[in-house]
Amino acid sequence: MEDSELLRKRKEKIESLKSEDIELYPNDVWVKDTTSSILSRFDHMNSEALAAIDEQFGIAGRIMAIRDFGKGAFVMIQDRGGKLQAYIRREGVGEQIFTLFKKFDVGDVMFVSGKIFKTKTNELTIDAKEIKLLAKAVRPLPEKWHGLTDIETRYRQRHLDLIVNPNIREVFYTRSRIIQLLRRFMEERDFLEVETPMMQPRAGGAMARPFKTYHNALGMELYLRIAPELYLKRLVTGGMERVYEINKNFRNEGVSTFHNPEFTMMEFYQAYATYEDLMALTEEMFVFIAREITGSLKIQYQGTEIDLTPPWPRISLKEAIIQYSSLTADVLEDTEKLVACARDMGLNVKDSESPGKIIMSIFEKEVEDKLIQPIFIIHYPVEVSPLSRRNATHPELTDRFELYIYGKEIANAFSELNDPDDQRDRFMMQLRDREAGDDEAHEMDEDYIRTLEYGMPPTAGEGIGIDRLVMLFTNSPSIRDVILFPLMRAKEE
RNA sequence: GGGCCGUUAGCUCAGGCGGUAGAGCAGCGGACUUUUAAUCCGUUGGUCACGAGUUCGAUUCUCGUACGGCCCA
Repeated sequence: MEDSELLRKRKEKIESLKSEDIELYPNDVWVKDTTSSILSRFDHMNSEALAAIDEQFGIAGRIMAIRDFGKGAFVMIQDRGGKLQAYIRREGVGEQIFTLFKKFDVGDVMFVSGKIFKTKTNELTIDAKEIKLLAKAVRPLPEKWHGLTDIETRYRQRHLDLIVNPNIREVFYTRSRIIQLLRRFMEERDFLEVETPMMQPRAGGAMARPFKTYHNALGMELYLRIAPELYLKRLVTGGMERVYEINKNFRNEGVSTFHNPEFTMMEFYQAYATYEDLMALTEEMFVFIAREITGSLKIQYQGTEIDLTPPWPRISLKEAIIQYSSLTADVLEDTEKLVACARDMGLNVKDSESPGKIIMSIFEKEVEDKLIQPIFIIHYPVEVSPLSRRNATHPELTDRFELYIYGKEIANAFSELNDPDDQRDRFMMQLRDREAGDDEAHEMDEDYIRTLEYGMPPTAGEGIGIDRLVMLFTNSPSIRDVILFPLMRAKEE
């Protein structure tokens, strides 16, 4: 594409700087201070106190604004911690440097050092003695007042979003802190962080369509993982009794405000624990994060107050349906009535569909959205839980829970199935579903069954969707607001 | 995959019942040594997403395509 006039002018300016032997991209700079460190130390002081400080401060960052007065100018410098103003005067930096400064633009990266003072309007400012151009911007920044609001440009050119929308940066700082807190929480409980394969010969551990890829040298088809589950349980079998992994999963499905094809999960496994232990652990974890991030157990999400104060209710899937939909208990126990009801609701139910799957569909359609406050839904049907341990008194159900907040699944956990024979039966059941056309059904994994045949300790495991967790704690309406580079269609330039 | 909406200057947005488009900011020129979206004077900048159709004439109307957003499955 042809350059805009603006871009042409900027390039002409750059050529003229080059012809004067001005280095546009030097790297010999020593930055001693940050805007935030200077502000936190001195912002509370008055002019007299500041006048007594005989110290030079040096910051580097991007020029966000220039207010030019001819023989002096105020320049707003933004670095990783915030913004600080510098006052650049002809008398301060000298005639020659000042002339050079006149060719600086908003968007350039520069260095400033000098003493600090407060202006008439009481703003802490560096009185520039030395300045240096560190990186010349060829392209202009988006507008200073409205910033960048075009959603597509924000995601495709995230650097611009981060430069001009400080609240976006805040979201990702919070994301990083949440992940740090999770690591601390797990470490304090003696969990070991591990990494398991992203590329797997069979995509197991969840019910989802995988992405396929190919290894040339081995001549082998591989799948991007949909979950680390089966590998983590191999580790538990191997004696790593408490393990966790925070990493990406990839699921070949649509994109929405709550789904990105690659997303971050924390999965963890604890030997000699049950799903009930994990419910307690999950409550503790959320309380810990809430206290550290917001200082309160009540958080605001999209105008709704979410109260994280434990204990959170624990109700079975069937109870939830009875409570939140028009269905009654007798319908849930009668397959014929169940099919009729589901069809009345507009659900596409095949004649061969198992009751457990139908119940699950009804739950998703009628109940999920209504689960605003934190709640554990427990006892999922065995047909939709191929890796979960059967409930001792109701073998058609499993010792499994999902945590719902604001109508969304945030965590999924269960006591692990460690009986290899039952596991084989479950895989066979999934194979039948697959043959009946369900391409999200779990695959047979003989190697995993063999692992179980060595004896896996009784274990409970859980997966927590980190992106959704971060959405909750940053009050973000879309998953794309908490993923730095969400998946976008390729666009020709 | 379906429905609805959007795409106009570098950015944020107006506008047009069909006759080649405006503002603010940014830019450029000028004034100004304590500004806070600095101010004041002057000024440049457009394939109106892309392609086709209707028309004497389309940025505007129609259809299609691309990309994005929201809702639904």
